[in-house]
Amino acid sequence: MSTASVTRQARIKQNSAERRERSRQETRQAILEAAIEMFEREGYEGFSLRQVAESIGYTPTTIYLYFKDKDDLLFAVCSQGFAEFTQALQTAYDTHPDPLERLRALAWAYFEFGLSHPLHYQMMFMQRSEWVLRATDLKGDVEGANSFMIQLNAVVEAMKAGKIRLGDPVERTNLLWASVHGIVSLALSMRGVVPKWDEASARRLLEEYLEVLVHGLSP
Amino acid sequence: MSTASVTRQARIKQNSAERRERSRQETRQAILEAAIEMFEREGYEGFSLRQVAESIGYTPTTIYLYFKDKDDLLFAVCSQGFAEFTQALQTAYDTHPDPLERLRALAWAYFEFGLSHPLHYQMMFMQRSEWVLRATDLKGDVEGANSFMIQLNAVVEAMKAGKIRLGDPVERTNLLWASVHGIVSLALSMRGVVPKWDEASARRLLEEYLEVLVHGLSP
DNA sequence: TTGACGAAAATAACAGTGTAAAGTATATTG
DNA sequence: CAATATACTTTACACTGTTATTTTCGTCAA
Repeated sequence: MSTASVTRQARIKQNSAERRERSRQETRQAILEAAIEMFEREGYEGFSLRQVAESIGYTPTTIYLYFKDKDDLLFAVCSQGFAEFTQALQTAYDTHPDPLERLRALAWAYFEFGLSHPLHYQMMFMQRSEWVLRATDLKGDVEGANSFMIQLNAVVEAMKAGKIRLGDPVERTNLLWASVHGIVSLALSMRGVVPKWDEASARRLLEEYLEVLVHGLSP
Repeated sequence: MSTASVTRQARIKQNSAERRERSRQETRQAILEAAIEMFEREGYEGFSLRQVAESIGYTPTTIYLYFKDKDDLLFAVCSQGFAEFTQALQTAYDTHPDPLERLRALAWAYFEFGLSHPLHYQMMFMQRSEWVLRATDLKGDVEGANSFMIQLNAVVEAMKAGKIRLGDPVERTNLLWASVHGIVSLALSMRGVVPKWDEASARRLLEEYLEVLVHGLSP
C-alpha cells in the first residue's frame, strides 16, 4: 500500500511535470511562430522584440524566459530556414543519381531556396553566416544532415565517376558553393534595383555558369 | 565711384559667401571623417549618430544640418569606398594590356579591395547594394568611372582578342563579377568562424576559380 | 555702432529599442 | 492550509533616430 501510493504520487508528479514542460514548449513555439511571422513581414531591420511580444499578448520581458536575448530568438527563426535548406539539398541529392546531374540539381536547389526565401537567405548566408556552424552543430552528429556535407559528397561522387577533374574535394566544393552563392546573393541584392538583375536573368546566369563550370572542370 | 564701391562691396559679399560655404564644407567634412572613423571601428551595427556627434563635439541634431538622416551619412561614408574601389579596378585595368591578364588582374583587385576593406565591402555589396547605382550616378556621366563598365570593357576586349568565347558581354561580366563576389563575400563572412575559410585558402580558391574559368570560357 | 537679419548650433521632447532587477499573482506541492 | 516554485508583469535604465523649438552668434546695412 505504501509503495503503491508512492508510485501513484510519483506518476502524478511526473505527468504534471510533463504537462508543464509541454505547456512551456507550446508558449515557446507560439513566441517563435510570432517571431517568424514578424521577421518575414518586417525583415531584419524592423524586427522588434516588443512587437513580437505584443502580437501574442505578452510583455517584452517574458520572451527572456524562453530565449536568451534577441539574437537567440532570431537564430531560432533562422534555424528553421537552415533545416529547410538542408532538406531541399538532400532531396535534390536523392532524386538525381547521375553525378553531374546531381551537381546541377544541387545548384538549382540552392538557387531556388535563396530566391524563394530571400529574407532567410540574407540572414543565413549574408548577415549572420556564422550561424551556419551553430545550425549544423545543433542537428546532431548525422553527417548527412549538414548541407555542406551533401554538396561535398556530390563532388566526391562526381570525381569518383570521372565526371570532373580530380582535386581537393573541399576546395572544389567551396568553389561551387561560392559561385552559386555569388549569383544568388547578387540576384537578391540587385533585384528591384538594377533592371538587368531580375529573376529570369539570374536563372540564365546560373545556367550559363553551370555550362562554363562543367567545361572548365571536365577531366 | 558709385560703381566702384558697389563692385567692391559685391566682391566682399561674394568672398564672404565663399568663405562661409567653405567653412560649411569643412564641418561637413569633419562630420564625415568622424563617421568614417566610427564606422571602421564599430561596424554597421554599432554605428550611432549620437556617438559620431559626440566624438567631434557636436549635438546629435547638428548632423541633420549637413546630412538628411543616418542613411545619408552612411552612404556618404560608403561613397568614398566606391570611389576607391573603382580606382583600384581602373589601375588594374590600365596596368595590364594583355586581355586575359587584365581579367585576372581585375578579379584580384576586386578580391584585394574586399579583403582589405571588409566593413566597407559588406556595406557596399552585401547590406546596401542598392547604393551601387546611387554611387555611380553621383560620379557623373564619365562611363569609365563606373566599376561595372571597367569590367565590361575588359570582357569585351577579351572577346575581341579571341581569348574567351563569344556571348552576351553583360551576362559574361555578371558571371565573372558574381563568382568573385561569391568568393569574397563568403571569405569575409566565414573567416574567423570556419577554419577552412582563412585568407590564404580564399586566395587559393580564387586562383583555382580563375583557372577553371579560362578553361571553361576558352573559345 | 547699433540693430536687424539669417544661419548655425543647442535644448527639449517624442517614440521607439533591448535588457536587467524586482515585484506579483497563480498554480503545485507537502 | 501554508509553503514554495513558476509564469508573468511592472518598473526602470540606458540607449537609439528624429522633429520642433529656442538660443547663440557672426554678418551686414543703416
